[in-house]
Amino acid sequence: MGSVGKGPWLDDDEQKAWRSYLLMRKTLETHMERHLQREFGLSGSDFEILVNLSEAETGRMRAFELGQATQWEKSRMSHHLTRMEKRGLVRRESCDSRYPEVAITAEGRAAIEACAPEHAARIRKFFVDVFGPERLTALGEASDEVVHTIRQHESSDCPPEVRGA
Amino acid sequence: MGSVGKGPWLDDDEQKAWRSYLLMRKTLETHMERHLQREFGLSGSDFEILVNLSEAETGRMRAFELGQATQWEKSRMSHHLTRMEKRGLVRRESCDSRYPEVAITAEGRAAIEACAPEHAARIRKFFVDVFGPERLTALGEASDEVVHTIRQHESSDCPPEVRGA
DNA sequence: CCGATCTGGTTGATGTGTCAACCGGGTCGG
DNA sequence: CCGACCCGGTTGACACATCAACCAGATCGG
Repeated sequence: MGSVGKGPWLDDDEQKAWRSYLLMRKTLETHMERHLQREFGLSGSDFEILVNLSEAETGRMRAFELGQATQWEKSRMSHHLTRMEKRGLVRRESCDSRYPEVAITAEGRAAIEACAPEHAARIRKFFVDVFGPERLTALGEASDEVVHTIRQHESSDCPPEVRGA
Repeated sequence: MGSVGKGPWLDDDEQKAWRSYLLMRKTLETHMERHLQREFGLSGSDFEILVNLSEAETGRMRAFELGQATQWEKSRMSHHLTRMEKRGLVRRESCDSRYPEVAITAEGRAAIEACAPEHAARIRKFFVDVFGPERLTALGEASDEVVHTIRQHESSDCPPEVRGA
């Protein structure tokens, strides 16, 4: 309807861009996830964990670090590590009593090394190359700004908690 | 490692942009979804369905049309409509024998009208305004291209199916 | 020393998504 | 007319994510 700041509404162009973005997001995610699953039996979540572990010098990290890296809820992490452990991709090791570390297994490393090249090739083909360098850079920057804006917003009325008293 | 087209690998800039995108995607989605859920008791999925129904002239659509609009799997649609029906947001109506239509209820319409303005305002604040008009347009275009590229790829080796016999 | 609170982590219940199998009516080739 | 299959839709089993509750060690005020 109106144009500038008046109502909250998006004008047609804005709406169109937003919906295009939503569609890309879904299409890309579905495509990538299905590829990983069908060809290699890994979910996107599995992949995310394995990437992080395999990039660590030691092949082991605390669950907490993984949480920071992936931005997952701690309970999601715990549940998923349990499932991955059951499948032999990962191992929980209680090194210093509490705070167990999680280590990638040989099997886990084999799995990710098997799928990483094809996965990267797909990112290139369907995302990097389609955007091209300029738009890709612009997107990266804008993405960082969006994340920053949201974090700023959330830290400004969430952490105080209900300190209304 | 290598740079141009050789291996499938992404160079540092590309990797950085990709990861920024992934982080934005997750941050934005989480933020929007939580807002809807906490303030209005609607999931992102609920919202998507209700938007589509409320935009239809008649307030009713075939499940199939909803599927096209949302790009959901048919089983997901069926399950979710069942859940929404149970909550009174939506109603399945068998008009002409088979192929029942789904209609938005008064309650459903009230729900979406209640949350739409704030939802739109958030999209504006955290996405549209942060990108700004030029980058937003560029993203919209690139998104369409990505979707097109993926669809092209999928229609070129999927529909034939296992017609090997 | 004792309790309060914080923090990293686990657990169980529940809601949601996905896959594969199935159903019922059309349509088409024989 | 009959079977094959195509298609929109449903179902059930299972994988997964989220939430709230809980646990154990640490830290700190009294």
